[in-house]
Amino acid sequence: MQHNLKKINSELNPNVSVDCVIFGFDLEQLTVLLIDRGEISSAFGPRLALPGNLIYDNENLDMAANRVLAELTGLKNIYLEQVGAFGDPDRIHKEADREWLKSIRAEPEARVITVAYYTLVPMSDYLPQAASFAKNADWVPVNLIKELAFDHYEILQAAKDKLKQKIKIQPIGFNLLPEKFTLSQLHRLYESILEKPLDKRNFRRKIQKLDILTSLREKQRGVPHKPSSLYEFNEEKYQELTQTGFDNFGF
Amino acid sequence: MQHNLKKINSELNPNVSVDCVIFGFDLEQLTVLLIDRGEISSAFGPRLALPGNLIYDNENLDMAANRVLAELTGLKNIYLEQVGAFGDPDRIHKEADREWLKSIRAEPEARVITVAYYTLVPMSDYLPQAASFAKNADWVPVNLIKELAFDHYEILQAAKDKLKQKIKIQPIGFNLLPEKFTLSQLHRLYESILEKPLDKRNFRRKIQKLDILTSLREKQRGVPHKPSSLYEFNEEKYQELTQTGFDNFGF
DNA sequence: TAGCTTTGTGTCAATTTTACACTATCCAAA
DNA sequence: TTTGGATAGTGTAAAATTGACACAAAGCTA
Repeated sequence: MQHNLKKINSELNPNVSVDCVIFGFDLEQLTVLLIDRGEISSAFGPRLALPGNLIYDNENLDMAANRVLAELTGLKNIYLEQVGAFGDPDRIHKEADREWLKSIRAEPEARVITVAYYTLVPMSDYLPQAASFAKNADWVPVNLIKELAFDHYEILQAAKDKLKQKIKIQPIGFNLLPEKFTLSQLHRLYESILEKPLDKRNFRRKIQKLDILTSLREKQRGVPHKPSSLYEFNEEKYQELTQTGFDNFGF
Repeated sequence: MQHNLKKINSELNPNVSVDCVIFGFDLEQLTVLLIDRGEISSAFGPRLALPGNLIYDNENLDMAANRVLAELTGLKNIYLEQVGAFGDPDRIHKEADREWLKSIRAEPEARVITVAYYTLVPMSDYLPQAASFAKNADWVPVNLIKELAFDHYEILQAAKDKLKQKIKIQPIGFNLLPEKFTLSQLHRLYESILEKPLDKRNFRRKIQKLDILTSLREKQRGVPHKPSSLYEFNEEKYQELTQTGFDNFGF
């Protein structure tokens, strides 16, 4: 058993890890998928962390990110984009982090640099299922996050910045919404990502001009106000658009 | 001696390296700073490589990139921006690369992931001085580069892409030019980075509107055509601009 | 002095951006 | 059933930006 553990760990590269910033949107605000490290770390500091772990020696980084994400949260087959590498030698030296690492790693003191990834998923499609050393896995509104394990807070900020940039170049926001959505929801989404208000009429005009939304003959039901009509995202047109290239998107 | 070597190498992290993509501009085309690995590798493949090497265990990534760059080329105190991490397990397994690694590394077969950085410098201000395992260090026009060591060609392409993006958001191109330059030179620079022609009048209009150029009362001398007037880059206004933020730059 | 080369300049039409306010529709509570 | 509260949905005009386009001026050389 001890032997077995060692064998597995010997295939892990003790110096390189991956972390995943998975963004969701609860139709009100931007959220991110975090794992709970449990009580060991809570005595000293934050329990919450980005899902992440060491890579295997024979595994490329993208595959590692996908594997780790699946192992810790159950989310599978997700396209992840790189945020960058984070490698401060002190990034694992906070007390809560050291205690926790002792409980899960063969070489808890090893220098680790981590490669961060991010992506956007429709929350409703993915119900996180914690496993491995994650005691729990859940969506947390980005605005409520004040501290995280290691340098994960910093990584989260970097991922947010990437997202802000990206959404000005590509209409990726749709990845965050359920299949049917309203223009107001999309509007709110853009405002949460960009962290600034956008004029309603101008927003709608600009989005509609992209011609990637299909208006459904269907309206919201049961809302205590004028019901909004529902739209679908038109993947075909979107693909077409990415081919043609669009320089001119953004707010 | 053997012992000594081992001691130094034991501080190196065998699994993580940094590579630097240093862009220059020879007033005609975009260039990049490469090192020559010498004859050992040339029997099997390309001699040229990006300057790069393993990091020390107690060193953060940015510092490592600066140190390695200085050690191999003599360039010091340069602000580097991250391109990303490259970690294909096979990235060091081409024959020419393996032979070469055997001659410079204690653990030539170790899995290495590399973190790439890039920046722009005025070529005239930095005369590369090869040292360490670099037999030579010199500027090479980007267009002439067909293959490089390891996955460096791929890294170069990624850096070019970052540069293309970045120059649409910030007027960083000035970093590549000598203190005094002409608008035509700037124009040519933008065309080489973006790899597409830009209308002369529209380009000049757009640049001038930024109001970060100081027109010098001075003209080119000795050119066999109408001499162009010289400009200086106005750092103060540039700083002011980055504060205010400019969404609206790009071609 | 004729010819070659590169600089430097303006306008117009089309498109895009920005700012801005009121009616329509649904639910709930009185 | 009426009223109030909430959000959806819609148009326009002025200003700014973009894109396309051609020719005279200035220096060097032969």
